[in-house]
Amino acid sequence: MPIELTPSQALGLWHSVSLAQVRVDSRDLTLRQLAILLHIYLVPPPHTVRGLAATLGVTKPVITRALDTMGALGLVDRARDDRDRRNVVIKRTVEGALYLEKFGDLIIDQGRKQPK
Amino acid sequence: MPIELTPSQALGLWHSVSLAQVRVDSRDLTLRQLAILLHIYLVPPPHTVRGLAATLGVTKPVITRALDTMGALGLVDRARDDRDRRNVVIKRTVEGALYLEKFGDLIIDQGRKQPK
DNA sequence: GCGGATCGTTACGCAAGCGTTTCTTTTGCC
DNA sequence: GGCAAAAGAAACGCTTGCGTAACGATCCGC
Repeated sequence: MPIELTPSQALGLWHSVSLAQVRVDSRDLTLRQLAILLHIYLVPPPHTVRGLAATLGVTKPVITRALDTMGALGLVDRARDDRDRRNVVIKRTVEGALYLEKFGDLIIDQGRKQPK
Repeated sequence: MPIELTPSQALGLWHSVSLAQVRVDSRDLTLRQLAILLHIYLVPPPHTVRGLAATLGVTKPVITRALDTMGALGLVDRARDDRDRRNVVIKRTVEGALYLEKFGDLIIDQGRKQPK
């Protein structure tokens, strides 16, 4: 069941969600960081630095830094892969799940409030 | 007609749009910048620095800098208010409208592609 | 076990954003 | 006219993110 949106609905939704998020959250993740976070939580694991870099079309240090930042915020965690110790597997956290749950609620709320 | 979304649809939509936007656009606006841009184009003018700052709950320099950045990208323009020359009115540009139009299309496309 | 390949991190110099504070210009009131 | 108030920009020091390049650790075929 796809989501059918008019142009005005699409941008209106993005507008109110961005606005609400800016007002509510001091953390101010970048678009890249948010994309990474969502990818980690919505796509089945395992996730690696290399895989994320390829998925986003960015370099590996970008992923490392984003994981540093979001790790410090408690939104994600890292652990060495025991089967191939060169790899790092990215792990979800309770706090990260909570963060995205709240964010999802915000989207749903703002969606309901969209006129037209 | 509000937009009714399930949690999985809401986050899924945000995920695919963020991902597509990161891959497509090198400009990488911050969430704040995007919120400002959308506000300028979706809410009836006039827009002032002070008004935007109050709307977003941020300080005035944040708005000034965002306008600097997006002005350099051609997404917005500034002009003195002739009726009160202390004010600056923020003006839309063709390129900015185009940018948001493409962004809206991207949201609609990704919405259609959402499963479930 | 050795050498090349792979993975993630770190180092470097640089650009951009932040909050606070300080102008500069303009207004409006006395 | 004179002066406090208001709007926006600029200055300051700091933090964070960027891309490129170099680096250690680990794997794997031989």
